[in-house]
Amino acid sequence: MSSPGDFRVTATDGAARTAELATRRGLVRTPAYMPVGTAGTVKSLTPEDLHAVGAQIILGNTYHLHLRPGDELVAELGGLHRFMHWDGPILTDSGGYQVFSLEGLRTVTDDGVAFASHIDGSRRFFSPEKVMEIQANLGSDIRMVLDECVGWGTSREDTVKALERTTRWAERCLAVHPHDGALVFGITQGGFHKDLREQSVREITALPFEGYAIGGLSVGESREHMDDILHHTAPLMPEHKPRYLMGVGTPRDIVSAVSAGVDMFDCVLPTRNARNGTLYTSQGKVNIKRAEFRNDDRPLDPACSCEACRNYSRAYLRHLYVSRELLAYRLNSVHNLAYFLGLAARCRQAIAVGAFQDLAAEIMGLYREEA
RNA sequence: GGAGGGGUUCCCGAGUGGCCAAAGGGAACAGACUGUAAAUCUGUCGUCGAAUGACUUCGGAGGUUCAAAUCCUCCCCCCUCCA
Repeated sequence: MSSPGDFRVTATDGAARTAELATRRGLVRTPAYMPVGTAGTVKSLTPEDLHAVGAQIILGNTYHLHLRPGDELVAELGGLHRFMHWDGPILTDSGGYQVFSLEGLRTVTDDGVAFASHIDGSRRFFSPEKVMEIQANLGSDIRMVLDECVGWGTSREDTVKALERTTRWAERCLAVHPHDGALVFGITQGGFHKDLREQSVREITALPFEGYAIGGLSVGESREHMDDILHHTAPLMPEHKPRYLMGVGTPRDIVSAVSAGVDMFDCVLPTRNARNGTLYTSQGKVNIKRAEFRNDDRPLDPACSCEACRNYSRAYLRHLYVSRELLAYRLNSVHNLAYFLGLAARCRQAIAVGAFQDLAAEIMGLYREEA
């Protein structure tokens, strides 16, 4: 019997490990890729589609769901799971990323973040306590503390401020956590300074969270900078707790992170790129709108068994995309998620049999030309 | 037969003497996208050239002018109305 928060490592291969994280809605096998469903939907897909491609857990977003339709409404309607008809675990991000992505629309103070809604300009104040309340209303199973995510190029001075605020906010989030069976994860920051990353890990991991995240990566830096910080930071984090790299990444980023001992990932790349025509295959990235596929009768990826690859040709997928047919978004998303979820599954399998290095080499080779 | 309107670069369409290889949109071609303000954005888009640039284009043929997609003449084609 396991209780929520239990994290059981079942095999290791170098620093890479495969494990099971218990949530109140079931186990999450790691390494786990988590599809992003910001607004209470993984865009263009139904929960049945998500199950079909092997999703274990998905994300929702505090900022976006608070604005629309409103977390109180979601609570009234029975919580996010019932509202969107997803019965697996949901992890909600705190709005910390919107501090970065909506930089021009917010003001950060020690007390919290004041946003001007990107929808109607109305002012919304997100304190650490408010963010926890919203996530409780949503009923998510893993909740993220409010953090201050700063972009590449932020001064050391501002990075320190953000780091220290993030620690204080983490304490405040824990203080109001209702202990309703949901897990709470802390988030480390520190930008691109190793000593600051060390400081942040020290401060955040001193607090009793069920998991620890690396935030503030993939915010405009080069892949080398990201890898450098990632491989410096991940080993500093507790071995017996899940490590979550937020917002990352490309297939090679994921494999690189797994090799550093990271357990969980989320990224909009597979779903966004699906809607923009870039598909991930066993042969690398494919831009399905390219003219070369106009009369290509082969499946997108013969090595893939997703609905799109089982039933349709490249020519048809190209036609759907070029014609802006709605089915393109669903089929492309189904495929890309199948690829990312399949990659995570392959990582778990490879680690279990001690063959992770081979898989890592394969993926690195496949995407070697990417920045 | 009469009156009027019109033919512009792949398409639609602006342009009525020089700032025009010609606005804008579409199509086409290529690229980007990392805790989703994204079914979004960027670039190319007459030929040659790395580029300054050179050359060929605005229904056809002539003409006026230093200079014509723009003005004149004739011709071809399309549309509307009248008989």
